[in-house]
Amino acid sequence: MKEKQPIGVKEIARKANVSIATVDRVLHNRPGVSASTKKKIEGLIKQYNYQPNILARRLASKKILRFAALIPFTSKETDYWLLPLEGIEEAEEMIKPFGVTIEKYFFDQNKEDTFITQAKKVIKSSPDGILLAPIFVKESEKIVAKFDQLKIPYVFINSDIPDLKNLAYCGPNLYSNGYMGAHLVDFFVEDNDTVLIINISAQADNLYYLFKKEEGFRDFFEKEGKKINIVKADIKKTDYISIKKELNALFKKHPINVVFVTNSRAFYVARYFEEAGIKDTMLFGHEFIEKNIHYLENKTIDFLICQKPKDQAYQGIMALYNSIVKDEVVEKNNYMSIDIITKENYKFYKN
Amino acid sequence: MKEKQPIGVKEIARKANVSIATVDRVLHNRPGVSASTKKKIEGLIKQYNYQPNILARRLASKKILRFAALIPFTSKETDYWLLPLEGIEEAEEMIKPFGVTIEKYFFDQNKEDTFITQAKKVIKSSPDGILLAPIFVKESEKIVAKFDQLKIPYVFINSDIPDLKNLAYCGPNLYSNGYMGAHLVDFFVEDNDTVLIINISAQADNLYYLFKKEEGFRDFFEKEGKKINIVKADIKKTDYISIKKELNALFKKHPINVVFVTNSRAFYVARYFEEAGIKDTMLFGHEFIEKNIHYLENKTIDFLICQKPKDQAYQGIMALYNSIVKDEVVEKNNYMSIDIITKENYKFYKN
DNA sequence: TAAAATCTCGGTAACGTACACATATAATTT
DNA sequence: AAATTATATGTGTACGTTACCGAGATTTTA
Repeated sequence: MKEKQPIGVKEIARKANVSIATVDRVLHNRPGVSASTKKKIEGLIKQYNYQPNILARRLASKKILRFAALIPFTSKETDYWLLPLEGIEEAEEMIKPFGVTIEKYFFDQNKEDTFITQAKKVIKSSPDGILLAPIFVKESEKIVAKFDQLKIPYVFINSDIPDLKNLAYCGPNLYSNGYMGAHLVDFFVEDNDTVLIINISAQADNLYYLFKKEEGFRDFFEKEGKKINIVKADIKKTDYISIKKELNALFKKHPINVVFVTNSRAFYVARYFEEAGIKDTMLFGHEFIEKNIHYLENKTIDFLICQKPKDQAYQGIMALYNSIVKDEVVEKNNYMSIDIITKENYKFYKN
Repeated sequence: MKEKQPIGVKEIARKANVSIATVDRVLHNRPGVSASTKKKIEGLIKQYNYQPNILARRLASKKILRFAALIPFTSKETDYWLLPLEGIEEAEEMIKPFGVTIEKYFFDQNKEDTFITQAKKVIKSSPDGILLAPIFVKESEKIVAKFDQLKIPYVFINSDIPDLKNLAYCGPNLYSNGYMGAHLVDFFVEDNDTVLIINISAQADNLYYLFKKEEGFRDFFEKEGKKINIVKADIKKTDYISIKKELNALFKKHPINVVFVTNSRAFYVARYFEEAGIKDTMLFGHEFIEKNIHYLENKTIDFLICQKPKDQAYQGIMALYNSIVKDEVVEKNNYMSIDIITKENYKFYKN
């Protein structure tokens, strides 16, 4: 098939013996076109595979699109959320020439009410599309119901709530993430070794997500029929002193060979390892953040499993863009790659 | 600082008491502007941080940009080059609305003369930018000299030739890649174990690149002071029968614990493992291609190291775009992330 | 010193689409 | 039948930039 040069509204109009305004009407299916001419024009559009020129389209429609992003702010505890923010800004840079702006709203990932407050601000600004991290399950469900009602498309990043009408989800498949982690751990354990799984999170909702990871982790060993001892600890006080106390107790009680931390807080455990002089226990963590990298470099942390936090946000914004601006159908579930980071490849890692 | 709404040529012109045509002249530093007004306008442009509207720019300049891509075609031996091709097409999709087209030229990665022939075609088409995989070092140097002369910007993917005037390189850092591979292998070997490194390539030039990987690999163990035996084999006949023969000899001669294949041909070794009933030897390979994945799935291959072949091409094209269309300064060396692929995470891997 | 050449610069028609407004025809009401 | 309303279609301008054409002003040439 010949790659004909793209055809425009003008040409379509000429072929249909109508004005470009009429063609424009059917393109945006606005009223005011008779059924017959509408059909004729639609036929032409199909036949010549008319592709609107996005350049001209965005240029002509002076209306600028506004997206809103609703994510946690970067806390002192972990700078994880810096990365999604970067992804948002990168995407913004990309689509700015198309007349899209992104307003950012931040909340405290340990306080539900800040989420609600900020979400209300988002609604008040009535954006054309929303990107959010539904950290708090119940609250998020309530908020997106409002989005549905206002017919504002929204995409989730970081964690998913199933069965909602979100345009897309860009983030990890938590179960697979845990399963993968187990596979990695499996290379280094023998029968009857002890693996300690640690969920460090102050937030009950957050724990819900971590449990999914844990489930994947456990299922691997179940399926493989390997007999290892899994010890599990949920640490809900996220300051170092508390964590240290718990770890002390755990290490006294169990002969631990491997520690698997389910979120970005592995650096706390690494610090403990250093202070306690623990050397032979392998440490697995998650997320490519500065504090973890530090311990990866000095070999206290052996592996980090990472899921492109930056890319999640980038792709989330692009999903909004592709759907709203380009009118494309977007994939609902965009699972990020599950990346294994070591001392040797972290320098090249792109979040 | 306030995010002022973007300012346009018209506004600049008004402020400078000149016409937009004059502003346009200094923007593209075309002749016909007096030194004084030129200076004045340049001042305004800086002061107001004028950012041209790419939409309008590309729309108004009816001239469409043409890029050329020069890569190997997908051979029966390995479908590796399908991935860069996909990356090119994805990038094309992205920048098509900006009036950019990409013509693809394919050559046989085992035949220098096909490279030359196709490169000449590229030159004849006088594109505005070129993406190429400089598989053949000498020939590539000759060709890009011609590009330099014609002032056509070009970027390398897949492998780099240092000290040339390429706009950018998007691809692996081969040395680090090997170093990383060694680190991964290191987790599974003990002192006095034997590691077999295999370079499978018919092409001398190609071998040159593989040697860099090998160098990184060896350096890791040297630096770590671990005493393992490294056996090396360069296999230049790339059909299975020949490879099998060589492997037979190697396995008879050495007590091999780990096999490390330096390029995408690990599936050949995997096939040999299956046929020879070898189970306890670990197998490391490179590249996320179908044939390798097959053996990854059935656990004959343990790890694949991968460097985003698709993304290399995507980013390569985008580098051309950013430089030529957006007039941005682009990073010269874009090293891809070094990804570790296992049976559990390959399903989520994005090339 | 007139004519020619050059050097600055302004005016303006595109590019493909969106949309407000105008117009023409048909259907309905008074 | 005239007036009103609804329906169908066309006209024209704008979006921000490019690039061509040509007008004055200035300098060079004969």
